[in-house]
Amino acid sequence: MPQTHLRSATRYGNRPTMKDVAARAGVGLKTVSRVVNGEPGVTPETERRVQEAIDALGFRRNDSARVLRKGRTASIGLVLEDLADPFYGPLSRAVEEVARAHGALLINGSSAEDPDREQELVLALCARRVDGLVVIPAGDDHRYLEPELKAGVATVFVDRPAGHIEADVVLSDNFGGARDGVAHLIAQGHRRIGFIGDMPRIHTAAERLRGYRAAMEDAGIPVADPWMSLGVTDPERVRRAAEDMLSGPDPVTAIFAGNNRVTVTVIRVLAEHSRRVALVGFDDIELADLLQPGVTVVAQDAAAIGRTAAERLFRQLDGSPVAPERIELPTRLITRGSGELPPAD
Amino acid sequence: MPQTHLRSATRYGNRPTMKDVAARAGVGLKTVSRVVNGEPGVTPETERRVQEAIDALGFRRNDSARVLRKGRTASIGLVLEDLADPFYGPLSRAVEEVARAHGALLINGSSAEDPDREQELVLALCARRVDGLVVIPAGDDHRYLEPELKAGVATVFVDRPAGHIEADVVLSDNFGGARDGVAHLIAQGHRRIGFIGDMPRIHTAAERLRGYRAAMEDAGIPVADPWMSLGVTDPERVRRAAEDMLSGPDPVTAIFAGNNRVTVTVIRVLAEHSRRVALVGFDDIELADLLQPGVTVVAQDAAAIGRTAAERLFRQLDGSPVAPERIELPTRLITRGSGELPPAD
DNA sequence: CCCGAGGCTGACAACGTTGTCCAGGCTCTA
DNA sequence: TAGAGCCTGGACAACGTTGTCAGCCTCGGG
Repeated sequence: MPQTHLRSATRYGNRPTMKDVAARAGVGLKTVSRVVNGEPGVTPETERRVQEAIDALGFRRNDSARVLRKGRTASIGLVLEDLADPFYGPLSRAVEEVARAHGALLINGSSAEDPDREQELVLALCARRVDGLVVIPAGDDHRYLEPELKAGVATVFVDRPAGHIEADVVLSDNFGGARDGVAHLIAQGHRRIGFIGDMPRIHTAAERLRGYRAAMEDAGIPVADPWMSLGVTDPERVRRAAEDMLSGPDPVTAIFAGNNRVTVTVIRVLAEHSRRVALVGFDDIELADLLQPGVTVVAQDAAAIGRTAAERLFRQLDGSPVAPERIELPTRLITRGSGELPPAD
Repeated sequence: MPQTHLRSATRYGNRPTMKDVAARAGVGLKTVSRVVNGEPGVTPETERRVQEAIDALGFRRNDSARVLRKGRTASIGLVLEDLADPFYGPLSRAVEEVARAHGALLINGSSAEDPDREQELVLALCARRVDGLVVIPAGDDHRYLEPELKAGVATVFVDRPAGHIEADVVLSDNFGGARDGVAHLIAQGHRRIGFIGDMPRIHTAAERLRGYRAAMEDAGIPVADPWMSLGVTDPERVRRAAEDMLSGPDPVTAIFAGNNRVTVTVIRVLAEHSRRVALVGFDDIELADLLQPGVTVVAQDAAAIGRTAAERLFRQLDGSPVAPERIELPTRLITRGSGELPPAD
C-alpha cells in the first residue's frame, strides 16, 4: 500500500471531505458544495440528505482549499507594536469590528518595535495571502513591500507613515496636538517647560517634538537644551530625565510628556516631589481623572484611528484603486487639573 | 478565450507562482520548491539562478496551497471577549509569544461575550484549519466543538471551563483569591462587607462569590442579602448598587469588587463619599498605586495564564495526547492602602 | 572498459474546493 | 406527441504547492 494513502487517511486527524459527504448522501461532489455554500439549484429533499450526511460526519469546509480556488482569503493582517499596550487594544478591536462587518477575520502580530520582526511578520501574512494589511510600522524602510503592493495587497499604515513607498496612512495630528498641549501650559503662565519623548527617528516623536518647539516659538520662548530629553522611554531613564529637569539651576515648572508610558513615569516622579509641577501628557491614560490632581492629556482616539484605517483598507479592496492618502485625525485636549497648575517658582 | 484563463491571470493581482519562477530560471518546478524551502540537493549555481528569478519576479510562496498539501497551518486561533479589555492585552501577547516560538501565527477575534458569536468565530477558525484553539468562553455549551476535537484540533479553554465537553482549562484560583481578599478585609476588622459582581452563571463570577461567602462563613459572619449585588456590571448599575450598600440602614464598611470594571466604578463612587470605605478589587488595574489611597487588589497574572494555556496547547500538538486537565494559577493579594482602611462606623 | 553508487533534477499525482459545462429528466406549449 | 426550455445533478479541470519516484549524469573501483 502506498504510503500516501495512509497519510491521506490521517490528514487533519481524519477530517471528512465533501467527497465523503457526497458518498454518504449518494450525491455528486458538486451538489455538496452547493449545499454548503447555499447555492440554488438543489431539491429540498436532496439538500436534506446532504445536510444529514454533513451532520453525521461532522464535516466542516476546508477554507484553505477554498482560498486556493477563490483567490480571496477573507482575512486581513494587523501588525502592531505590542498587543499589551493599552493604546492598541481599542485600535485592534476597531479594526476587528470593521473586518467582521466585511466578513473577514483578523490575523495579528506584535513587532515588538523590531523592524526585522515587523518585516518577518508582514511577509508571513503576505504568504498567507491576506487580502489586506494594517501596519503600525516599526522600521522606516518598507520597500520590501513593493512586490506585494504591486500584486494588489491593500495596505494602510497607521500611526506613522511608511518609509520609501507610497501608501495610505492614518494618524493623529501629532504636531497640532503637542503644540496645543504645550500652548495650554504656556497659557497658564509657564515658560520653563520640559519635554520628554522618544527618539526623533520615530515619526510621532519627531512630530510631537516639533509641536513643542512650535508652541514655544509662537510664544517667543527660547528653548534651553536641558529642557528636552529625547530617545528616553524606559522608566529608569525617564525618571532620571525628569529629576534632572526638576533639579537643575533653572528648573522647569511644567513637563510635557511625549507618550503614555512617559506620562505614567513622570506622574510617579512628581508624586514624590513637594513642589507642584504642571504636567500634560500625550495619549490618554486610564483612571487619569481619579488621580490627584487629574492628569491633563492630549488624547488620541485609538478606536477612530483603527476604524478609519480599516475602512480605508476595505475601500481599497472593494472599489477601484485610489491614490494613497494621508489622513490626519484631530486630537483632543482633556483638562483635568495637572495641566492647569500655575508655575511654582 | 475561455474566461478561466483571464481570471487565472489576474488572481491575487497576477502573483507569480513557482511555475513562473521555474520557467524564468529554466529549471523544473520542484527545484524551485526545493530552493524556497531550503531543501538539500540543489547545485549552488542552480540555486543562484532560481533565487535570481524569485527576486526578479517578486515571488512569495502561497501558504494556502502549502497548507492544503501539508495539512498543518502553523497558526492557532484565540477567541476572547474583548481585545480592548486591558486584561486581555497581556494575555494575547503571551499567547502570541509562545506561538511565535513554535513558528505559528495567531488569528484572533472577540466574541463580545456573545455565545453565538463565539461559536461563529470558533467554527470559522476551524474551517481555516487552525492547528489549535485558545478559547475564553462566552457561552456555556461547547458541544458544537465535539467534531473538531475528534478531528484533532487542540483546544485549551481559559478563564472558565468548557461546557459539556472535556477539555483543558487554565484559570486563576478565583475562589481562593476572593476568599483571601475578603478575609483580608475581615482581618482589618470589617464585618459588614459588600460584594458586587457579575452574573453567577459566569463561572469566574460564581467562584468569586463562593470565595466571598466562604470567607464570611469562616469568620462566622452571616451575610445579609442587601450586601450582595449580582449580575451588575455596567457602570450605571454598579454605581447604584454601591450607593445602596453605603446608604442603607446597615451600611457596609467595605466593598469587595468582583472584577476590574466594577472596581473602577466603585473607586469613582467612593471618591465622592466622605466616609472612608475600604475596597479590595479582583484584577489589578493600572496606576492603582498612584490613587489616594492606593487600591488593594487580588491580582491575576494574565501573562502567565496566556503562556500556560499556549504551552499546554503546543504540548497537545507536539506530543502524544494527554488527558484534559484543569490548571489553576494562584492569585496574589497586593496591598496598597484601600484594603487596609479600618471600619468607619 | 564496464558497472554500481550517489547526487541532481524534473514529471506527476495529490491535497479539497469551486467554476464550467454538459446530460438527462421534467414540464409546458403548439 | 414532439420539441423547446428549464431544472437538477455530476464529471472534470484548475488553484499552487509538496511528496514520490524515476531518470540522467558523473565518478570511482574492479
